[in-house]
Amino acid sequence: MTESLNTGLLLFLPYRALEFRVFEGLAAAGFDDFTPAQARVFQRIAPGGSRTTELAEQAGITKQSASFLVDQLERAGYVERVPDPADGRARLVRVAERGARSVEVSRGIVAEVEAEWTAHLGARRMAQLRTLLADLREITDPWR
Amino acid sequence: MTESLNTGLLLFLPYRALEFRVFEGLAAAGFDDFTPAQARVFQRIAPGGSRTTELAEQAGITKQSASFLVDQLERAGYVERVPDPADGRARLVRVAERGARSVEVSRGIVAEVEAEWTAHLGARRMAQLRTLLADLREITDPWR
DNA sequence: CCAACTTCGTCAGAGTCTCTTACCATCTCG
DNA sequence: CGAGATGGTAAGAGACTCTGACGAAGTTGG
Repeated sequence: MTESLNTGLLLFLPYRALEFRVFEGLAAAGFDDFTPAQARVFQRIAPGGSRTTELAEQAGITKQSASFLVDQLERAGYVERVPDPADGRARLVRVAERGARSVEVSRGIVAEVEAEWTAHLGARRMAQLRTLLADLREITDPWR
Repeated sequence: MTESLNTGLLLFLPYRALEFRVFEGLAAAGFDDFTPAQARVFQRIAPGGSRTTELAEQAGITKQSASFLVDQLERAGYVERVPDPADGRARLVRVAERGARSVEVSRGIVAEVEAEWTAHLGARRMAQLRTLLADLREITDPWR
C-alpha cells in the first residue's frame, strides 16, 4: 500500500529480479533440475565445505529442511557429502563437479546483470550501493 | 563461496532481517496466525483493493496460489473479498479491520528498524540507499 | 573414567505452499 | 451474436518446511 515503498520491498525487488535472471540462464545452460530453495542452500556452501547444520542456520531453515534439500542436490550431482575429519558425527557438504560448472555459469549471469545495473545507475553510484549494503550487513547478518 | 558477496545476497540479507523483525513484532502483538507467504501477498494489496490476479502477478506466483493464500487471510480476518463493481467476474481483495490493525503495528516496527539502520549508516547515507534502490526499481520491477 | 549434557544428523509425520491442467463465468471486440 | 481474452475456482500432485523423537559422537565436570 502506499506512496513510498518500504525499504524491505525496495530490497526484495532487485533481489528477486537477479534471482530470476540467474535461474533463467542456468536453465538455458542445462542446469534446470534444481529449485530456488535448493539454490539458496547451495549458495552458502563454504569453499572447504560446510556442515548441514551450518547451511541450515545461514539459510534460515531447520536442519531437517536443509538435509532434505542437500539430499536432492546430491542426487542431482551438484554436491557431495564427505566425512568431516574434525568431527565423527558430522559430514561436510562440498560442491561437486557439476555444481562447480553451474557456479561458473551463474557467475557470468550475475556479472551481466550487475553490468546492466551499473549502466543504469552509473559506476560510482553502483559502487556506493554495494558499499552501503555491505555496511548494512554488519547489523543484519548474524553470520559476520 | 567467496571474498566479496554477490549483490543478490547483499540485498537479501537486510531484507530477511527486516522481515524477521516484523514477524517477531507482529507475533508479540497477537498477530501470530499468518505465514510469510501470506504476508507477501497481503503486503501488496492496493489502498482501494486488488484483484487476486494482480496480487499473484506482483508476488510472482500463480493466481491459484494467490487465491489459496487469500482464502486463509480471509478466514483469519485480515482481508475481505467484495464484488468488483467494475467487472462482474472479479472480486476485490481489501484489507479488513484486523488487517488494518496489523498494518499499524508493522509500520511501527519497520520505522524502528529503519531508525536502527539510519543510526548505523548515518541519515545521509540511508537516504542515498533508498534513492539508489528506488532507481534500481525502474529496471527490476515489471510493475512500475 | 564416567555420567550428564550438548551437538550433528536422521527418520517419521503433518501442514503449508506452489504448480499444472481443466473448467466456468464474464467481459471485449469485430 | 460469436470468438477470444480475462478473472476466478477446483482437483491433484510435488516441493518445502516444521515439530517431535531418536541414535551417535563429542565435551565437560566430578
